[in-house]
Amino acid sequence: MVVVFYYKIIPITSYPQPHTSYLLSKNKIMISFTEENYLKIIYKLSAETDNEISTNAVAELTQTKAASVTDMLRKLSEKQLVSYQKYQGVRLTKEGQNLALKVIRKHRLWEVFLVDKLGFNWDEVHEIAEELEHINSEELVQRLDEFLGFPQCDPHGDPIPDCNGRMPELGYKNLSEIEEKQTVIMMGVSQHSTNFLQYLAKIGLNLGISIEVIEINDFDKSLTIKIGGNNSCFISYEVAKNLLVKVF
Amino acid sequence: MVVVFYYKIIPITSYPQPHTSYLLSKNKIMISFTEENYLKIIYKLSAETDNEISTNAVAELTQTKAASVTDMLRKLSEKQLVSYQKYQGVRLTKEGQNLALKVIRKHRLWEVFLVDKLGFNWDEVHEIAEELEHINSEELVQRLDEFLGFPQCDPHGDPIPDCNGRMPELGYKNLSEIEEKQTVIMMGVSQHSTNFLQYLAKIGLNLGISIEVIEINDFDKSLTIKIGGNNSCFISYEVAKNLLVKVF
DNA sequence: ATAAATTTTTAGATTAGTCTAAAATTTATA
DNA sequence: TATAAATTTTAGACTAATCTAAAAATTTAT
Repeated sequence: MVVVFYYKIIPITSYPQPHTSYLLSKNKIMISFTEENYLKIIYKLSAETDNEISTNAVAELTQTKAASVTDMLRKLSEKQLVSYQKYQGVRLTKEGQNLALKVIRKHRLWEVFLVDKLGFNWDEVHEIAEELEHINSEELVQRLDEFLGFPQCDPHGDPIPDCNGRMPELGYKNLSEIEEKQTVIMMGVSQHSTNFLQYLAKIGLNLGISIEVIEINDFDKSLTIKIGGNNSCFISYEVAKNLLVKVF
Repeated sequence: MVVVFYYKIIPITSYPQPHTSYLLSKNKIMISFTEENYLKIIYKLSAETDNEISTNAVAELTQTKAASVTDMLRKLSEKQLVSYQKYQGVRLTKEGQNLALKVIRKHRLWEVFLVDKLGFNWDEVHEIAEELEHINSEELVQRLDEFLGFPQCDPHGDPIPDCNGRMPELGYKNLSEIEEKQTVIMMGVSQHSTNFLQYLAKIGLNLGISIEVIEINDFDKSLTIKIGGNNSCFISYEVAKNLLVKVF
């Protein structure tokens, strides 16, 4: 609960936790914005490996120092949101994973809102969604989801978990896996840097456009593609690897 | 700037300020959620008087202790957002007032969004808007305003400051000032407790409905009114004082 | 198998925002 | 106008989240 003003008087910050959210099943544990961010980052790192996540990996993504991460991991461990043993890395518990998925769900729903309803470009919405994802109201999320027409994925093609934390199976492939002469539909990206998104905009690679793989270069796996049936274009393997496409 | 994740790597919390916002004209001062709340509360108290606002008054609305308020006032004073001399109360500076108005603008716009677009009732939106009001993006506020059709007032009839902090002059009166036999339109409330709003809902006093003042009781100033041309209803002076109406 | 390098943790410090209890100031009252 | 009451401030403490520097543990390399 944050804040005060007007109708109902609530502490400005619910000392000692300044910005909180969430009730966990039984224990009514509050978790802070910062804790939510750690959970989200551990979730993301876990998606890429089956091993425990290292302190340094978390520190890099959170842009904090390893010492700070250690402190936080101990705290999250006490709250049973992660399983952690010192020097052995960290892993989300079921409960921690649920919370991470709720944050990701909110992030992606708000991104859809910003693009579909407010007309932002897909490369402009991430930072705002980083703030909106911490707004704490189950009712709000449900109504937003409905208002947006229960979207399956965000403007970058990332799947949106449903209210039970289930990720829809979208079955997208990377463009790098597609064979010569095949035509596919551009559905998203697996790398979200503003640079990359702006490069895609420049060469006309918009969401929903068709891509025909004209030729694959044996030497460096780079591709010649035709975008939207019109202009041909040359892209590197590195780029192709980060494009999500739908095959018919 | 809050947070991290995905596209762009930013410190989880921009230590030492956990949740911040706003650039001031020259100095690039960051202000925290908490500071925004203090400004908002001082603004609200200032609207009711021309005198300096007392430490205790602020403490009551923020639900903190006077000692905490004193600390915060000194801090806001250093940032030149309030003028404050100890034992003499506090007053917003022009800059402090601008910031307060920005927060109020966001609060009220989000309330419109929640009611008009997501279908919430007017008695359900305050707490959520308390969180949303701190989301920090000028661009977002402008687009939201446009998306909502540049509303003049929020679901409770409170005027929404424009992007320059100007409050629209709505010219509403309190129902208690209306004379017998006159018919007016219900436009809002000046008291926002959930209790009060739910009472209004129960007797059918919805926004936009017509109210005819049938009779005013000399003794206690209570009124008999006709709501929406149908059912007659008896309300106290206390209630009438808190209803905002439009006269033709 | 041991030494070196790397990673992680601990120890001690800092800031924002809060608290309580005591001291200082202002306001009200007799 | 002197004193009592109320208000406000100061002093000292606490928590969450971070930091740096040093110590400990693990991993890698010789």
